[in-house]
Amino acid sequence: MIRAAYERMLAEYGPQGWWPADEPFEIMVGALLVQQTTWAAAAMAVAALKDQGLLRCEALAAAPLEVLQRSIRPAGFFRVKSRRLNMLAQFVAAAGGVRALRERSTPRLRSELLALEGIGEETADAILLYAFERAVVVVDAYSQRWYARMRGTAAASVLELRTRVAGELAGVEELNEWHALVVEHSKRACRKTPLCARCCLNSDCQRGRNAPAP
DNA sequence: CACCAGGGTGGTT
DNA sequence: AACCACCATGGT
Repeated sequence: MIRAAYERMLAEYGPQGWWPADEPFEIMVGALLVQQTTWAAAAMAVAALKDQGLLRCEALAAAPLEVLQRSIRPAGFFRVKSRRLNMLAQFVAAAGGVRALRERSTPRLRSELLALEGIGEETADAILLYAFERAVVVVDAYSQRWYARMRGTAAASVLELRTRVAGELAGVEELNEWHALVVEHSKRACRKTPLCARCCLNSDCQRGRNAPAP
């Protein structure tokens, strides 16, 4: 069921090619900045940081909050995000850089990321998947609605959805595309009506893509 | 004008 | 465990 919908989204939208960045640390920074904002806004903030030479963890860790805030303002929440970026960079620098982090086990890395302020489950898993290429299922609010609508039931728990996805999709490549495709699909689907004509890609759904909206 | 975007945190019931 | 206000800018 999940795999069928995945294949359909892939056929319809094409490979998304996440994450758009030059290096892992840039992905970590972007993952924090994109929280509760658009990628377009986050990308501007990332580019501004890059222009200032702040995409190296030592530089970012030492940068004054005011400098960071000026760069990341378009991404919103610039006061909290500047502090959190600073701490994230301090963590990476203290660990000996991304190269050293890459040696860590996925469970350890995950718990260390979760211990940082401003990094919850979704951001931690996104970093693990996209920056460290670990086969992790990234569950967000979109995918929970996506799954609920597909089955026509109430929202599933994060754990259940994670288990389901892991049972039907495998490997970094597919899990990478799955999360990206769900986000892309959600941009096109109507959020206001629980089941409109474009919310469900499952062929079994009574209100399929070509059905009239309720 | 209202609503929301590739969330997280802290507080209240 | 489920809800809430808050964080803040920019686009529709």
